[in-house]
Amino acid sequence: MNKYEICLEKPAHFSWKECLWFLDRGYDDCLFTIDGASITRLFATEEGNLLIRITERKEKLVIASLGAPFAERNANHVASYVKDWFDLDRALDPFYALLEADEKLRFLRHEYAGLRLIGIPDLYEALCWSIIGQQINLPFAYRLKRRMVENFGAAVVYEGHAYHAFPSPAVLAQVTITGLVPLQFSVRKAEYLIGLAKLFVTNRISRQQLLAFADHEQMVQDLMRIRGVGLWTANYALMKSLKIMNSIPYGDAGLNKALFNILHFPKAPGRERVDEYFNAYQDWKAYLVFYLWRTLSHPRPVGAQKN
DNA sequence: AACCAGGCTGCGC
DNA sequence: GCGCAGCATGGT
Repeated sequence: MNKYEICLEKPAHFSWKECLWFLDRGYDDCLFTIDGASITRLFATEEGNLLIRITERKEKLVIASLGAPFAERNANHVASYVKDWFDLDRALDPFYALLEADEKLRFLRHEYAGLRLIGIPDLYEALCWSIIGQQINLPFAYRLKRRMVENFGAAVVYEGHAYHAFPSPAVLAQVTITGLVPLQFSVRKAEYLIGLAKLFVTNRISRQQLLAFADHEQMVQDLMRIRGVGLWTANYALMKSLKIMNSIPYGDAGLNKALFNILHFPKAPGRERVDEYFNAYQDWKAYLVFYLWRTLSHPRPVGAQKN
């Protein structure tokens, strides 16, 4: 049977529109293309490149292969990736109940109803991205990522448009500092990224190994042994990749800004101050962070350029 | 034109 | 254990 499509059931409290809006909120992400109500991205699999397009069809999300039909193994991989990416398997009711009880944040539930915690399912990619984004503004971070991806990742051209996949640790482990510096990475960041790739190549870090830890605090400690990974990065990766619901990227500039805007926190609140508020959101802390980030993006002015 | 960006390391105390 | 310079460059 030739299978060109995979169908996933949409869960309750899910809005494709909200999720796409977040992904298309004004930054130049090189790993997918959004066109109206569909999103297209490339997977580099062991059997070769796989270009897929996800659209909404009634109560389902449809993942279509734009090349050959899905091999069974690819179908499974892509389906679980997409579920993970858009956090489809989570029932949001408890989170919405918590928001409803919070007078100051209740609006999040209504403004962004159906928004899911958009993830970065690949742990390696998530860690790279968080290292790239350290201490620089997001437009520049996306540019650095694009340069890395275009230089070292797989690419295919489909209907005149190029699609890219994030390079594997094996490829990046071979890159040298002098290979990254011309792309405007700092020497320090280049060291972090190459070192990280080597840790993945030698299997010193893996999602499975992290999940074996009993609690979130131990995962953070384990990740922080990696050079270039501090408290912020560890929590960011746990939140975006492993969907550890109690992870909070303490000190995050965006989180701080949102807490200042909405709750009138100090501009740089300490960890204790943040914990104090987030305490009520046990098991949904990462979701709250994500929804707070969402408040920082606003609709693009009509006619604004988008690349 | 400073000052901050979805921070971290390494050093000095 | 705590504070601080340095990192590289773009936005505002």
